[in-house]
Amino acid sequence: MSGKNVDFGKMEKKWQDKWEKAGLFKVREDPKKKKYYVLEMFPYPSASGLHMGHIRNYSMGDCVARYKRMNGFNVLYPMGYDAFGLPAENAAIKHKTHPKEYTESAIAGIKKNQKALGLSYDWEREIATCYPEYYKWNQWFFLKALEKGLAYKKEAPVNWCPDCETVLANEQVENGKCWRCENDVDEKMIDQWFFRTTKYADELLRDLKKLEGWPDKIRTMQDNWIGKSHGVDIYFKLDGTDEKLPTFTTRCDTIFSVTFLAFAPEHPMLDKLTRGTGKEKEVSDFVKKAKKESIVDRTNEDKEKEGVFTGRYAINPVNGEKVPIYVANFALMYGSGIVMCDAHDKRDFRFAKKYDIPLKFVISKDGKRIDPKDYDDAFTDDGVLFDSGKFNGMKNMEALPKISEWLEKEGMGKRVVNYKLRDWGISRQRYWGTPIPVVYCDKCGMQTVPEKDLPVKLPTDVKFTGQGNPLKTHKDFMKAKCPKCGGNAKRETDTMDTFVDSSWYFLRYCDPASKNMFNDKAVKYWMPVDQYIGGAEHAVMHLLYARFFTKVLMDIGLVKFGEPFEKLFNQGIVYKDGHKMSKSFGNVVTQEEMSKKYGIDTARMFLLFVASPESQLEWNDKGVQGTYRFVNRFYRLMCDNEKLMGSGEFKTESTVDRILEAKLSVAIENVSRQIEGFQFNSAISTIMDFVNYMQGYVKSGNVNKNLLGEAARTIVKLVSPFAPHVSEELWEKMRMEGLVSASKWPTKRKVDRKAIGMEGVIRQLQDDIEHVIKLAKMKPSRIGIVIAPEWKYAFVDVLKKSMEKTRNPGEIMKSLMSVKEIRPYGKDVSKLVPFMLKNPEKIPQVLLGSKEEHALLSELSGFIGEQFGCNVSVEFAEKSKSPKAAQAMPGKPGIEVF
RNA sequence: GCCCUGAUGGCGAAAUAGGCAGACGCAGCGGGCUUAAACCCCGCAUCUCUUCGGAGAGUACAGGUUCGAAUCCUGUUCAGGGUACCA
Repeated sequence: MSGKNVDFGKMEKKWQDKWEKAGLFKVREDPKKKKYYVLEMFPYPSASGLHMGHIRNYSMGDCVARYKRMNGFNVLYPMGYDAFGLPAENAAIKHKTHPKEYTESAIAGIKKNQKALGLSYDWEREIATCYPEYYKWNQWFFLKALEKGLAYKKEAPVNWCPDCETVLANEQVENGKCWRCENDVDEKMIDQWFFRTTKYADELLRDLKKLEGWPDKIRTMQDNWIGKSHGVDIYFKLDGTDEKLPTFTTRCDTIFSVTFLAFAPEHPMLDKLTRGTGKEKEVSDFVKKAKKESIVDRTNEDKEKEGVFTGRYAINPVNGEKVPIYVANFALMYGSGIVMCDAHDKRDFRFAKKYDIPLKFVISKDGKRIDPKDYDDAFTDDGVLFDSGKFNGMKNMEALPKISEWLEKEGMGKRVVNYKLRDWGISRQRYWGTPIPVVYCDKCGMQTVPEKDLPVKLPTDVKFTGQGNPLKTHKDFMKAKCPKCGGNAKRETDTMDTFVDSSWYFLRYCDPASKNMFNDKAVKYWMPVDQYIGGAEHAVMHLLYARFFTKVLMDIGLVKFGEPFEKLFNQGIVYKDGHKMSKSFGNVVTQEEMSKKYGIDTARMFLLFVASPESQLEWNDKGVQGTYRFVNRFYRLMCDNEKLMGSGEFKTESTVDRILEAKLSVAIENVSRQIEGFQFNSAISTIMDFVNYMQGYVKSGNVNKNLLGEAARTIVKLVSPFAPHVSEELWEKMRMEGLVSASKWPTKRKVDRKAIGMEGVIRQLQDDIEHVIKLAKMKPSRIGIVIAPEWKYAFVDVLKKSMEKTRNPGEIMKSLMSVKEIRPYGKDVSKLVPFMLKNPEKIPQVLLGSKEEHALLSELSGFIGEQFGCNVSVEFAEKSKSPKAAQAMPGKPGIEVF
């Protein structure tokens, strides 16, 4: 076999053209065919093009799409671009280009790469979110949401850089400083648009249970993100007034131990609270400082907790105790924004120690009184209550529901359900996004843009100074007519979060030219997405927003399903040198590099082979060699090999043929199952293993041409979802009609398990013979093999027979123990029987020391002899006359060489 | 901090459902082919000890459940993702 590597570049273009000419991947709704919608998360078009992470993602989707297509499904497999967003705007400022130009050239670059990958997309369905035909429907949806009360405006904080006079994204703030000018970033409250996701909190939570095709971890993360908790708003009274201070807690069992309250720095009541206490300045200074810290820092258990006394007190309703009110950095605007604090929480405890606030316990292990003075840290275990009025002596977790009931009955509080989930702020004070379709009239106030005037187009002739939102200085854009009075109005300059774009794009693919948001008929046929594939970094936000959109659309009556993605797969991230592969780390391995060196099939196959799809992948340049070698070897083995061209009906007669056929059946079964289960790495291992075996079989000389032909055609089909170009080339070389991509996936067939067992026996025997030859230090002229019955054989034999009669382990044990070979192994047998009963398929088909083995080896003696170039005789005997063979170890045949 | 995930040879990893740990590859070693090298082909390969028959240990660490644990449970350490304006 020649060692020359194949030029894959040529065949890639050739087959991509043929696929396109045949229109193989274009799809239409066909009610007669079963549909399958496979979708990869669409990429953000970045100028750095595609790297190995993308290729990994698309190789998976393409593999599934091709597999399903070959299995007779009508497969929708589209591609598009998430084209709005911050990086395009940053690039525009930095390189003095326009975000549109940047984005379009990035899309062109990526598309070129994707085409070169040979992905089986229906390119006629391509979309990009930055065009009015697409974003018009973001605006339309916004108006619908507004109509339904699902969109609203409220004040919310943004990061404000006073020097750049610009709102900064969280990403652009580094340690409280602006990334560009490195000046301090302020928090500024401005009016912003929100979607009322909280209205769907319960539904989003409830339907998670239905998403059985989603990884558990994603469901758990979403569950926690929504964060439903049952608790009580306890009405502390502001001392000296009748004002109620609702403090939300899930731990009302500790109500009797409260010694202070903590307000969130963001709490709207703070100004009023401190007025006239002389603490105004101290508090407002602290609030300013606290707001600058990130939430992560503020809630970090190990970081120093800080706060100041507000000068006011509150009255605990259960015991009338007067407790001081603090403002503290660890209190967040979650629930009511007021936290009741006690010695049973670590943060509270440490805070109190620091500021000399008294503490008391109400829970101990056994209900005996304990004192915080004797403790260095909070007591957070469950236990028994004391000093808690009528609840003394109860276990705290049992008392909890009773206390909340009591609080509500006495009017001291109200049981409430709380969610961590917040409404979705969609306003961005930026240019490169969907304009929010409202205007502000001096007379009539805020007015929505009428549906007929949509889309509100994003102007392209804008100037980027790096300061502020360029829309604000665009006179023509700003000038608008009030739809109500016809007078002058100003346009809203906020644009939408790009997550709005990606929340419904999967509907648009069903008919990208639709005159509506989407085509009902097409959506009815294709949706929901059967298999969604994308990075785990989108576990919560994108996936939750897309679910929210779907639910809103269902409530409006536009779709008939509540969940967009039937099955979800989260692939792991590709790393290199300890970082995520990305341009900013300078560790990108590009597609061009790979395909130039190895060809695109190798690149695709390697990315699927090298790690399990869900685990993160540490890039290593060396590993790809192995896959490259395999693709070459595979190609050469199949190519122009007359032995593999048998096209007639095959008959398997000899044992070696039986084994090859059985291995082929196993390969079909395994590869199919592994693709369905997203175990692409194992599927490729299976293929490699089989090809290795096949190569050995071809070399052994004595081949069954028709069987080999069948095996070759089958394995080319199995390889085609992974390495489509090479497979097409081989399909043609094998003189097969049509395209392998359009062929039918091999059908599963019954596996000859016994033949599989034989293979193991043969391999073991060959090893053993080699060992003996080595020991004997001679070239044998004859090999004698002696098989002695062994207890395990007897065990299986008797077990099989008695299992036909009974399933009772006791009875089976009895018949086993009556056999003298088995009796000494009673302990092992008693363990094995229940296992074998539970897993009958695991009972060995061929066991060393069995009559089957004897028969098999007799049959194969010629074949084995050929391997060693001498005669082989096989004998089955209780005790061999040959002294050497008599020494045979249990479970191993005795071998003699002459 | 909180939520989620992961940790298996020199390396990437595999192991349906708790049942022979290390399949399939990389790097390495030995041999063949070759004037030579590359390519290719055939072997060997978890570690430690060994009288070369084999014996013992072993899936991040410490425990537990089980006849049996990489797999289930508890705790610890380390690493990664998300944390609401990166997408």
